Amino acid sequence: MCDRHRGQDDSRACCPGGGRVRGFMQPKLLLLLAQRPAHGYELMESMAQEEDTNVDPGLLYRTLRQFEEDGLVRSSWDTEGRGAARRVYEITDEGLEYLHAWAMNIRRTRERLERFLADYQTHFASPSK
Amino acid sequence: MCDRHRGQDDSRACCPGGGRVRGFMQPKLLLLLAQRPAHGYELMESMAQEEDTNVDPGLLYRTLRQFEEDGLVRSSWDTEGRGAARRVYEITDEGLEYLHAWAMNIRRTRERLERFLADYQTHFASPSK
DNA sequence: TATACTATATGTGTAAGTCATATATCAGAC
DNA sequence: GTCTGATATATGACTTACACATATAGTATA
Repeated sequence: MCDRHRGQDDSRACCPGGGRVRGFMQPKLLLLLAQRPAHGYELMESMAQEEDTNVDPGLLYRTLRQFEEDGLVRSSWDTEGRGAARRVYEITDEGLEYLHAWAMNIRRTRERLERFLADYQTHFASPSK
Repeated sequence: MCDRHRGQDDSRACCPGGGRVRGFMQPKLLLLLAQRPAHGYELMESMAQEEDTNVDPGLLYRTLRQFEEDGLVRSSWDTEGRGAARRVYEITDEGLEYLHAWAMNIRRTRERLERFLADYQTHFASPSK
C-alpha cells in the first residue's frame, strides 16, 4: 500500500493508478435495465448499494446517453408524480445482445482473475519467497 | 453480438466498446516480475501465452517505463549473448507492495464479477424473461 | 428562506488501451 | 550479398472509461 493511503481503512482508495480493474459500470447498467426500466437516479442508488463503490453521476448519465445514441436503450420523460421530471430508460433488443456479449467477456475475465489469484497465492505461499 | 462481428468465431473482437474489463496488464506484469526478472519481449510472450489476448508491445514497454519511473521496478541492460541488447527488469520492494494491494483489489473485483454473473444467470434463466 | 434531497447534466483532465509505425540486431534462405 | 523474418525496444496519435468539480432546477420540510 502506498504512503498516501497507508493506515487508511478504505483500501479502495489505494493507490494512485494502483489497483482496480475497470470498465464494469456499463454491463452492470445494462443488467439492471434488463431487470426493469429505471431512471438514472434510481440506477445510481442501485449501483451504490450493490457494489460498494461510489458512483459518479456524471459518468452514469453520460453512459446512458451514449447507450441511447448507440441504440442499446431508449428513453422517455416521466412527468407523472411529484419531483423533477425524470428520464426513464428501457433496454432494447440490441442492448440485450450487447449484454449477452458482455456477460461472455466477463466470464472470461473472471477466469483470468482466478488464474492470477491462484498464481499469486502459489508464489507467495511457497518458501522460495 | 454486433453486426460487425456476428458470425466471427473470435468473440473477443466484439464489440466496439462493448465488453472487456480493463486494467489487467499491470498486476499481471508485476506478478511475472515477482516470479523472476525478465525483459520486455519475454514478458510479452508470457502474457500472450497465459492470457489468450494479444498484447500491444507499445503499451507493454510504456508500462514498464512508467513502473520504473514510479519505483516499482528497476532495469539494467543485458548486452551478453547475441541478439539486440535487452533491458532486464526486476521488481522492487515498492513494486511488491503495489502487487499486494492490487491482489486485494482483484479479489474484490472477482467477487463483483461473480455477483454480476449470478444475477445475470438468475434473470435470464427465469421464465419471466 | 434556508437547507437538503431528488434528478439530470456539462467541463476538464487523466490513465489504460488500440493502432500504426520506426529503429536496430541477428539468423537463415536464396 | 541481400532479403525475409524473428528478436527487441520504442514513439506518436487517438479513443474511452473514469474521476472530480460544478451547474441547473424542482420539491419537501423545518
